[in-house]
Formats: sequence, C-alpha cells, structure tokens
Amino acid sequence: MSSSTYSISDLARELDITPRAIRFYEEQGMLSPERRGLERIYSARDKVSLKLILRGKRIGFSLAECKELIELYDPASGNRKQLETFMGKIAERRLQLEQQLLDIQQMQLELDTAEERCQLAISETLKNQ
Amino acid sequence: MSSSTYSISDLARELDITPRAIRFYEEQGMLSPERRGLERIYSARDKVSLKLILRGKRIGFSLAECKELIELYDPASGNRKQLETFMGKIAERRLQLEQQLLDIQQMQLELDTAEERCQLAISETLKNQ
DNA sequence: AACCTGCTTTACGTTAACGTAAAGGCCAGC
DNA sequence: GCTGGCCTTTACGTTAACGTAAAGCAGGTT
Repeated sequence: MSSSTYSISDLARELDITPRAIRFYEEQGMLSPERRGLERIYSARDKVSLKLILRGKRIGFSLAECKELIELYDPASGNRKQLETFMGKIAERRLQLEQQLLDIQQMQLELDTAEERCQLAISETLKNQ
Repeated sequence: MSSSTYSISDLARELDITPRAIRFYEEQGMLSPERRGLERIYSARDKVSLKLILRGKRIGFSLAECKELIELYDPASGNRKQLETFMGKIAERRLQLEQQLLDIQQMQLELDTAEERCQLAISETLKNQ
C-alpha cells in the first residue's frame, strides 16, 4: 500500500489497456516492475513509462522507438548522440504530420464536392417520385 | 500508346510503390485495370484510385477504409448512408490528428528540458577533464 | 537459336503487436 | 475445504500489408 504502487490490473484499468499488453511491453524490455513473489508491483516511474509508450504509439512510433523514448528518461543515459538521433525522428514525424494535415484538408475539399453531388442526386430522385 | 494508359511499372515508378503492392491492391478489389492478354493496362482513373489509396494510407486509414474512399468516387455509388458513415470516419481521424499534435507538442516540451539536462551534464563532464 | 527484359501467376514467408487458451498458484470469504 | 477472483506462465494463433522466391510466357535484339 506504499502510496504509489499499482497492480497490473490497476494500471490496465487506469490506462485503458490490457494486462497482456503490459506484460508484452515488459517482455520487450520496456518495463521492469518489482516483484512480490510472482506478482508484479508497478511504481510511479513504471506508470510514466507506460504513458510514454501510449503517447509514442499515438504519434505513430513503433514500440522499438517508444523504447528509445523511454531510455531518454533513464538517468543512466546521458548519451548525446542518441538524443540527437531521436530529435531527428521527432522532426521526421513532424513533417509527416504536416503532410497528413494537408492530405486531410485535401480530402475534406473533395468530400465537400462529393457531398454536394450526392445531395443533388438525392433531391433529383425525390422530385421524380 | 493511347495518351493516358500505363504499365504496372510505369505506375510503380511514378507513385514510388512496388508492382507487388499494386497487384495486391487489385487482389483486394481496389483496382480492376484492363487486360491485353495477361498484361495489365492502367487508365487515368486507376491512377487516381492509386493516389487515393496512398493518401488514405498517409492519413492512417487501413486498406479497407481506403477502399471505401475509392468507392465514394465511383459514379455507381450514390449511397448516402455510406457517405455519412465515411464522413464520420474522417471526423474521427481529425480528432486523432489533434491528439497527435498535442502529443507531439508535449513531447517537444519534455525533450527540450531533457536536452538542457543533457547538455548541462556534458559541460560538467568537460569541466572535469 | 539464344538471350534479355518485363510481365505474369502461385504460394509460402515476414513483421508488429498483441489475443487467447490452457493450466496452475495464492488468498479471502463462506 | 471449497469457491471465486486476481495473479502467473507458456505457447500457439491472428491480422495487415506486403516481400520474396520460383517458374514461366511474350516480344524484341543480337
């Protein structure tokens, strides 16, 4: 009960993922929770890692990339080259995002005209009934 | 040579995808090019479909969703319910994009401080040499 | 005729990110 | 002492989106 520890299902519920996923992330070396016997005991730090994973995923990073992301938060890693590499990836993803925005805007325009055509067709159909 | 027809490798080069991918899209019912014997002959319309697929993918749509997207451009499809369904998906993706932007901004902030800490650590190291 | 180039089909392989089933340990409550 | 819940491990299964290898046709070149 020491204020900020969690069971696996605690975290699963709170972060809205399955226990299986959490164990999988551990299997991939992204987490290493304490153990009480067999039971996993997660710390606040583990929770932060999990949140990083989820955020990374939302942005479109692979789990491997999310792992690098977590390692940046590891005090043991003062590696500068890695940091720069990673900032590069962030930049890439930014460019991708911009492209996605353009794509969405373009689609929006096209859907607008498609919708017009569609509604026109519908009203024509109604007339002839 | 009738002005706007293409071979599979023409399109592959131009759109920067593999012939294998193009055939795969056909296998999924997203394309149905003419044939001259066995050889596939692509029209301008096929090219548009391919571009729609690629744009859809960039936005993060699955091929199945891209297929729906293409069907919206099919004159045979004046189906309104489908259109509304699809506009819904677009809206969803928009929300996702907004979340992605927030995530990236958040990461950016955190990386900024991480970078500071890192450079501080580096300069400390240099002092001690 | 031999060869090369580009196209074709068939079909098994691959990667990521888990899902899911089977089998069992540990403890609270009835 | 048994049931129910939550935890565990092991291990095979799944989906998407192609990759890749094998084998062969068809047409132009040397």
